[in-house]
Amino acid sequence: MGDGLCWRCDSMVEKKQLEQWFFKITRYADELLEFKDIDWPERIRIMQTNWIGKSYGADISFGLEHPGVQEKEIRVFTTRPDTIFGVTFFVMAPEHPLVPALTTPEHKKEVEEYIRKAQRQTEFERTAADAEKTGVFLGSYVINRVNGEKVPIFIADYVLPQYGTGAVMGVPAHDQRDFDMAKKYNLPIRIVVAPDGWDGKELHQAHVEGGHMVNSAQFNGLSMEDMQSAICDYLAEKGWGSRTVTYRLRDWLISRQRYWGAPIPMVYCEKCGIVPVPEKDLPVLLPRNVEFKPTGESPLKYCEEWVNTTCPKCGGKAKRETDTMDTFMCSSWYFLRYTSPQASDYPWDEASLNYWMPVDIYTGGAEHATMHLLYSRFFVKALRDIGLVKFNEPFTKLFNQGIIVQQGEKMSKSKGNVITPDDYVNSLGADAVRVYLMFVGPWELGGDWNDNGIVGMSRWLNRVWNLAMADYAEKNRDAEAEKDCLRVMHKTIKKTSEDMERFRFNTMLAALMEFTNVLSKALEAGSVSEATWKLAVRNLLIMLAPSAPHMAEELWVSLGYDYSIHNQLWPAWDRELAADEEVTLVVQINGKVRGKLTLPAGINEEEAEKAAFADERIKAQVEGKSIVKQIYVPGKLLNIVVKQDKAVPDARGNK
RNA sequence: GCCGAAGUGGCGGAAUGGUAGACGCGGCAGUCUCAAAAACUGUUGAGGGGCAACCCUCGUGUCGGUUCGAGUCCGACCUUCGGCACCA
Repeated sequence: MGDGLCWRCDSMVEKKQLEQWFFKITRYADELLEFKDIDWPERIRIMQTNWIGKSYGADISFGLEHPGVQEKEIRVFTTRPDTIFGVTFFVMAPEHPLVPALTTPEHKKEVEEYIRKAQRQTEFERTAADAEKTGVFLGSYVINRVNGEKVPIFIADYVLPQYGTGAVMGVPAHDQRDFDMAKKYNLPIRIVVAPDGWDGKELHQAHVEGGHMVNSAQFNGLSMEDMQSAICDYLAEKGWGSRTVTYRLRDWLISRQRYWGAPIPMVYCEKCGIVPVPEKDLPVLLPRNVEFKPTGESPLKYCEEWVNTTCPKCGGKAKRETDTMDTFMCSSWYFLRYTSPQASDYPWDEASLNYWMPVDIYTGGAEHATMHLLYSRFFVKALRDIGLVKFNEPFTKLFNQGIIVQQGEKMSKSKGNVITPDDYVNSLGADAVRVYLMFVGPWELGGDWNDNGIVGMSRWLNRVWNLAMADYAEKNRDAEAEKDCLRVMHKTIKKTSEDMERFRFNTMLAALMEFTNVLSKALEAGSVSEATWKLAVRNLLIMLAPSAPHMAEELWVSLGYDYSIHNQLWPAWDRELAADEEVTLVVQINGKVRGKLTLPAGINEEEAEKAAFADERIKAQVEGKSIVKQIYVPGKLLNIVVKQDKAVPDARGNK
């Protein structure tokens, strides 16, 4: 974990070559870059796009003539085939299979030393962007076919074995990594794409931008862009290279050397080799009687009666695969399984699956962008291609909730900073905790955990409880209060309905609190009819039900309504009843608020203007100034733009 | 380094280009109480003026811009968080 040690026992983490199982997710790379059927946040789409990392470039062959080596070429992938004449060295990954054969005896010791060092490094050290470039010369050469030059071969750990072909052409003038490498080992730096206005001077860093070709034989003078297609055509014609596409995405390694996980259903037969477990024998279940020993291997290996089996093909002696599957396997299709909980001996029921899938709205953290969410898309596409599902994407709409962090850090078991809500659930109830988490901020932002204000939620829920359970008695019935109460109710229904759609639970709850405050006053004054009171409380509870499901149900049933509140229709709002009768007209002078007038709702511009100019404060502000312009926003705002009359001096006689 | 998100009172946060600070926490004052807790009521951005009702100035990370009007739009920058990180 980061420091190269095991997080549990602090022993060194080592790299070993293992034979393991992969899923060919790369086959779906292009389709996974396509998001047209789904409504997902841009940042997730960007993360997946970057993760897949599609690059266009060329596959170029370099000539090889080395005694004792059969291969007559090594291929590289480059996004900059235009710089082919700038190649001054050649670099292979230390793990490249041709390295031992291409190492000359006088360099052997140094090369082997370097490879050992590279293997000891953690992935983190090796891929840190600011790490110094290091490498060693193998003593051998490739031929750059375009100009026939002999180019020295190095190995360097900045070249990754699993990307492209595991070998690159070194163009120090036009790639910063190659530049650093060349500086360190005094390799020539040859400019082939000259910056516009270049004076022939040496570079202080790689020139990666455009320009025109120099030192490139018959191609001199072309623009970089023209060169890119010209050189590809040339290479293709000569049979030395072709346009190609490469992905950063690697195949999905599903093997785990752990006990907990679904066993990979494969059998190794002495005669038949690798044989899949037939469908009728699936699933392969984990054995119970295993021992956990610190061997670095799966405990399944030592469970004789489980490991030893017979070959499904020839019936001979065979051993089971002891690797288990990555847990992301299960999370990649559990939502399909959820459609058919009743199915006991098959994964899902076709009709149920087609009824429910794809998921309309899926919520989860953005941290799943390049793992769970990508794997699930891949799974569905693969299942579609073998005819098991009929849709292309698992989740039509995605909404990312934020992460509640602890003092700026993600909570994690290994850091020991996990806050569990149990204490709060015990003292204040699950509903209060739930409502608090919904209230603290926008759902998609998350935030730092603190318990400031959780008591406020509990207090509010208590008020709702008292309100609902109160014996309402009409005392001073008031037509205005009645109307106001209904207006707030309809406004609240509108607000909560809209906020629910937008996942804005914090403002939805704020609206419910305001409604509660209005009802508290009505209860105390006894100002509305009993029918109105009953309706208001009923709707309040229904609107509260998604946020505080337990309490809402309890109150619902206590008030004599039929179980369950969670099966009720969401209330509808009436536009007319929700409309304000009066509006606050803001009067601005030159954009600054100078007055607020309470006026009837349907007021027009003329009336608003008249009211504004009748106001003493406005009059004083406009006095002695000429009106340049007026902006009127119906029922909301009147902005009067004025200019000081030049002729009118102020009290001090200044102009 | 690259990509993305976010910067607003003492705190969490609210605000289709149109009243900045809804709602809640905390604080202050009060009611109740022998007292405290709980509950309830009022008040609460900063600074200034007025006996007062009120009024004025400043204020949404920084600096510019667009606009009658900017927390909101545009440009540059700073900070924090998240993701990726030698991908040829």
